[in-house]
Amino acid sequence: MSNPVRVRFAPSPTGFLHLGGIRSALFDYLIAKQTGGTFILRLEDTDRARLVEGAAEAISQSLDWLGTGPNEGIMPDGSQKGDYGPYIQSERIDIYREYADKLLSKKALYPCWCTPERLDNLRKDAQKAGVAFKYDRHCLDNPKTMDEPHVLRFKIPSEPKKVAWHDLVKGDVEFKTDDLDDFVALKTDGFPTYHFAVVVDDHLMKISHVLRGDEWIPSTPKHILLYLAFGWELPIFVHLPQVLGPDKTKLSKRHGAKPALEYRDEGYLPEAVVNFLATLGWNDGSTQEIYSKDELVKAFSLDRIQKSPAVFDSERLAWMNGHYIRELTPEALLERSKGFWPGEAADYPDEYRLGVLELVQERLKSLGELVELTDFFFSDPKADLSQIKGFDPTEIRQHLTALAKLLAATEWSHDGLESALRGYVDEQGLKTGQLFGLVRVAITGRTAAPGLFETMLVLGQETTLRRLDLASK
RNA sequence: GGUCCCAUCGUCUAGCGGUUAGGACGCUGGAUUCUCAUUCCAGUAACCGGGGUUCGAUUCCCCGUGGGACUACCA
Repeated sequence: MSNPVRVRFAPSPTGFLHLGGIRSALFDYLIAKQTGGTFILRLEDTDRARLVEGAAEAISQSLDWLGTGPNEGIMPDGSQKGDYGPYIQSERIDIYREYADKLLSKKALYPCWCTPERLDNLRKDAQKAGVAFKYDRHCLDNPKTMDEPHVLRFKIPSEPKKVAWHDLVKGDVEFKTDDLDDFVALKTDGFPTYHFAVVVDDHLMKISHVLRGDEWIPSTPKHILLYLAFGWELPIFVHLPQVLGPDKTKLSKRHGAKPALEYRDEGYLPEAVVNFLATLGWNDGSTQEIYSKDELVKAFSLDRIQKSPAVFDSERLAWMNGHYIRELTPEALLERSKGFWPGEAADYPDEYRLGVLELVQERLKSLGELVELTDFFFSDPKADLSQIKGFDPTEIRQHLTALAKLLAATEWSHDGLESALRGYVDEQGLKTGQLFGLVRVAITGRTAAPGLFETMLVLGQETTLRRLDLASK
């Protein structure tokens, strides 16, 4: 694929974007970037009843966070860029009206005054009869006056008998025109439906490839018929397989799907999310698992997108995020970790935090775990010594007191600490793991923590001795 | 119910007529080790079923079965 594509991501601002939506946008971004093409962000806000305040901003922010934003249409700052705007559908109603009139005069569209009640009854009848609902064209034969509120329906033509297209991922798909319903193109309120707006916009904006979820396959024949009615050239359709939740149904809010920005707030790295999403439903045929964004731009191809749906595996995302965290230099990690530290960390210098990071970096699966993993570096823990096995309380106190004395006179270096502690173990005839475990709980408050000597070095002599002392009381 | 889409380990996937069906996540075991984690080894586990086509089907075709989507004056 070398011709520059023009693709678009066209969410409706009715809520947050989850990872499934983000993946569609990512595919848009990748193919546009690869071909030197254009990635347009358009807002489909024709359903004014479902608009959600701030949703548009959240969508832009999500893409911006991942560094996979558009280069035309709605830009991150909310401005619009490009020659085919406006890119917000509610600002284009005159355009839709104009094109609807064209079809109206061609009799491809016809007015309908039917009430919701009548339509409901029709549907029930169809349900009862076990057939697909199709509008009965009552208003075509019984017209009222155009002054009365009405919608404009698309008259499904009797020819062609079949509507077929070659989908770039699904292959040949075919529908019988007979099964299609005279769908509404223009609503009573003058706004277009999705079907009408998407066709008009995609054509006017010179979209070459329509990437969208495969839940749109059933409405694609309607769109094609609309293109035909206008006499317009068809874009290439690329229907993306669904991203499924753990329950194997379409990823949705009410099935554990989180807003994309929540992953940011939990400390997922954009490069991990991008890598994970790109390889969910796409692969280049190799066994490569880790891809930088540049590698993805080079390797990506629409024809290797999977036909079958993919279950979103958060374990895999977590693994990948951990991988990317480990790949960061400590300095870069420090930079990225802003806002994820325990509150008390604010009182400590970068130098100190860098030391802490070096110890926990390989343990982090997300930056959000920083608080849990590092709080004892910034405030004295409550050491519950009852969890120590193999010592009775008196012994514990004796050991801690002796160690405090010993370490007060120890050179504060890795080797110094090691020889002091190991020497103590030998001298007392103890087991290494046993004694180290005791000290670990005393100074970190937990049984699982970074290496003992490394931890003590970061903590410093004063703090270490204080905690030993505290624990022995 | 109708229409359409899909079908390889639990999950993400490789495979494009002949392979010991490969990799990754997860899980299990081991090595390293002061715990945890990292790292490195090893193991576990799959072609939905039935018919064709073919010398030969995971692969091509058909039929089932299963899952999913759509079926609004929502997108």
